[in-house]
Amino acid sequence: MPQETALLDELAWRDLVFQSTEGLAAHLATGPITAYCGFDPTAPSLHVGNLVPVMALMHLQRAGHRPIALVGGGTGMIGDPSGKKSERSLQSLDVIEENARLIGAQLERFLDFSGPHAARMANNADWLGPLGLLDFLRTTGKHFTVNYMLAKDSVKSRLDDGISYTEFTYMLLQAHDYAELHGRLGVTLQIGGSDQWGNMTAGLELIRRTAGAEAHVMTCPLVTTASGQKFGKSEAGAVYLDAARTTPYRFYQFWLGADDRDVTRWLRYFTLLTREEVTSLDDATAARPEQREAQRTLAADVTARVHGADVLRTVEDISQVLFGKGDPRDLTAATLRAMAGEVPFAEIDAPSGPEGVDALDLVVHTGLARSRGDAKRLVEQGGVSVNGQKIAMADRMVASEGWLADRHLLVKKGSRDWGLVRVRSL
RNA sequence: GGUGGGGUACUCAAGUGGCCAACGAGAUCAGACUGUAAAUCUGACGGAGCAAUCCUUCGAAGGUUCGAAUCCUUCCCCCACCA
Repeated sequence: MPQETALLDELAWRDLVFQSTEGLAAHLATGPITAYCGFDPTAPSLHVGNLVPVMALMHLQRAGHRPIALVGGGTGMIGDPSGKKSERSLQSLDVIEENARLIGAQLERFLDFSGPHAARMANNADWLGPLGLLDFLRTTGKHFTVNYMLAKDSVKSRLDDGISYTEFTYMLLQAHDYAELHGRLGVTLQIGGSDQWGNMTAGLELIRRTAGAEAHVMTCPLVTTASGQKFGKSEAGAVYLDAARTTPYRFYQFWLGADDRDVTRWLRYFTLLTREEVTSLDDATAARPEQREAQRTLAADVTARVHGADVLRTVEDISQVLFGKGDPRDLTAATLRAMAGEVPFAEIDAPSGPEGVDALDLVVHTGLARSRGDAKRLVEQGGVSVNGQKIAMADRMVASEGWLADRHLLVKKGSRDWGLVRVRSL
């Protein structure tokens, strides 16, 4: 099988292609091409949903093409209406700049910046910033009719509720980006999420008109979950790549908790495992679902890529301790201290002795409950354990002889939320 | 500018003087069952509180009333049609 067909075949098998322009296969066959994908700095961190097009770039690079990760320092100042039901408020320039820096650093971890098909980073603030309005209107703007722009979904769907001139213009900026990258770096393929199709094809239009050249676009599907929830949301909110926003432990647990029905798709989306490996994990899920081998592999693979092998080892160990069969009283002080960085941790003051500490305080201080009233409801419903023992309202004081090594207490809310408390001597 | 409709808790959505912290649904959380899965059933679900009870909310501000999400006044915002 020729290599370029192999790439598309691989992407198709992974379900990474939602839509693409005709003739993409033939174009890939012309030799190494340069492809880009843009990410607007709307948040200080990428989240797991952003990973899909990133993986597509990785596959492209592995197949011998050159990927460019573009940070939208300029477009982020405008706001993409695609997929948005209402106008967004503008973010301040320093926030955008800081976000762009953080997101750029995250993207760099996925691509290889050395060798013959080295990846590169770009920021559209570099050319959109100095671009003058009159210049823009005479060059890019002149190539688009309002009629064409109104026909785009991103605009059409907002005609009732309203869309500002600013957001209306967004697609032209993205088109401008593509044309700019086409001219500067010979980019001939843009990758993006499926909601980007309209903006991306506007770029094709511009390149055709200004350079008379052929270019392509490809969109990735929106990741869905079998149970209809929004992908990438956990109880605690979005799952971010930034360890300060989503601890590596939570990140790992997010993948480990994948629905059986989702796990095979997610393995194909988010790992580089081969077909044979994925098939064998599918078999494992069918034969021994309770072992969760596919989920374990998925979680380990993605966590290692995002947070590194050492961090993966730590969170695997912690998961083993928390969900294994072991008795919490056997945990060493060192293990507990390592855990403190990954699960919600608090230090409280309490006297040693028979009266001990109030389980309600443990739940509140670790943030597992909002207030004592909330904590009480949880305890009444049987949702709280301390050091492996279920707690009742009437019997909720934990005397100091029941504490774990080095004055720690391990709190569990529900079936999988943990917190750790260390008592300071009073 | 005119006319009509509308703004209720995380979301959708009832409620048109007291029985309203506000029907119902979804989301969320907990329990049972399980496999750290799903489905199902049960419970919780404005805030503070071990409880009594207190505090804040129905676009905003005033007012009427013993009492207002519900009535009146002004203002703000959204939608539809007309100009």
